[in-house]
Amino acid sequence: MQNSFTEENYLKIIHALSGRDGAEVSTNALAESTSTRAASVTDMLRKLADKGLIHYKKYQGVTLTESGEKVAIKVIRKHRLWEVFLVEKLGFGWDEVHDIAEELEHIPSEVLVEKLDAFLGHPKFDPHGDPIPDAKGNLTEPDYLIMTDVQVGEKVLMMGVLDHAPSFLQHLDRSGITLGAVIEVQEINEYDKSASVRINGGQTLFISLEVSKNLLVQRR
Amino acid sequence: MQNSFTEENYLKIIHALSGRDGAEVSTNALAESTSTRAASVTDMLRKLADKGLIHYKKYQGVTLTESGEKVAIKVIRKHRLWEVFLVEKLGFGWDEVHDIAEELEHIPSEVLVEKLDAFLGHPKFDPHGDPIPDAKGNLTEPDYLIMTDVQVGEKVLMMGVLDHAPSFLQHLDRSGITLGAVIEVQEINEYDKSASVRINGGQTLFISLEVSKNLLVQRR
DNA sequence: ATATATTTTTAGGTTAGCCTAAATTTTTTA
DNA sequence: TAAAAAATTTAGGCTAACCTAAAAATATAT
Repeated sequence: MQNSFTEENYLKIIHALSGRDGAEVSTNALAESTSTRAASVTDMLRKLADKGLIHYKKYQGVTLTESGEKVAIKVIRKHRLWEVFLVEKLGFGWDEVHDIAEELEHIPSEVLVEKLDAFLGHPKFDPHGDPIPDAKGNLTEPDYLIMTDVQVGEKVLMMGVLDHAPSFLQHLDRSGITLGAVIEVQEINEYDKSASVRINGGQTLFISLEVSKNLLVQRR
Repeated sequence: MQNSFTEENYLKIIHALSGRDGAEVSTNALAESTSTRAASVTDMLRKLADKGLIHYKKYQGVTLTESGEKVAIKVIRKHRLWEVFLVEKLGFGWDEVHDIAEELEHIPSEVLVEKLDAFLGHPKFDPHGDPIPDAKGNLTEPDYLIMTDVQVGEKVLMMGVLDHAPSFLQHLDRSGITLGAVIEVQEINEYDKSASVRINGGQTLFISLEVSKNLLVQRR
């Protein structure tokens, strides 16, 4: 049978909160992420468990079953492909696409997704650097560093963000920190861990620890 | 406030059934078109009337208010633009896009529609020849002829279809009758009104009255 | 014009997804 | 380890959008 919009959202969120290690997700965490109350989450968990989409034992938190994982990854694939479409084809900024993709990701047509994927040239990453699962449901998380792990003197490539909030993305835009930018750490302030960095061999600017914590980078 | 998916569908269907003259639409007609029961329609009509989207007097049928008309036309605009996208950009056939567009038409973002429209080059017609309302909500129905009104010897341009059923559209594909095709009526059978026509000055074929009734054409 | 048929509405019910308040279980702390 | 705190579930309700069955209004036919 078909899963509802709401069910798909739960699965997607469980996937995200569960992390790469497939850890148990708590009822309260889900209530927070879905902007509902814990009691509502419990209702939905019972339903998802009945459908075989999650492993659920009362009071023990949940994890996705294999079939739940499949559904979640399909939704993530659609979300990220639509984000590429919105940015690459329609000219949206990377800070504007999340809410729209949140709707588009639930449009149910396998062939639509595959044609969209082909139209976009089978992209591997979305506009925020997140990897796009392939048609078979394989999702490989690249192992990027977090900017806070970069030492003074190192040159790294900006590969993605952990925070997708429009305000954060707009801040990066204003700083010239875009995907693919070369970031060279010139100095790290001992007191507040803010850093002085050089972007693409040009402008030097300061980034706070808060910003560093949300930047994914790669050594070259 | 926002209108629901279901409300938008009712408004769109009322618009369609109401026709160019804005005639009253009956409860039963709506039940038929929405695949629900008359009692369910009555519920929804009361709701739409409360929201000021339709004129509704019990037992009298309904018409759209100005604000209901606006909503309906926005939905139609989105539906038709997405159909253009699906056919022109993703390579779907004109017989495959209706159901998908039926979902996409309810994605709520003004800026998305306008960017999509620009991306598509501000098309005036969808893949079935239906006119696309402009951003201001102006929808001008071109006054095409129905194929049954064409006389022997006349040459007309194929401009649209009345029936959007996949089976009908596939039949036209097999016959080589596409939008823009030149159709010359060579003979009309007195008995069953079937016609012998020549397509684009080439192949001659027979079309039944049933087909003729669903073809929109224009004298050149 | 009255009886019959048709259409529409009302009444009362269902399900999905949410809610609050109260009860229960688990976790933490002293 | 017992009491307090936190997390979770249960119980009972709500709304949107549907349903069936029955009642009421309108239209049709004799």
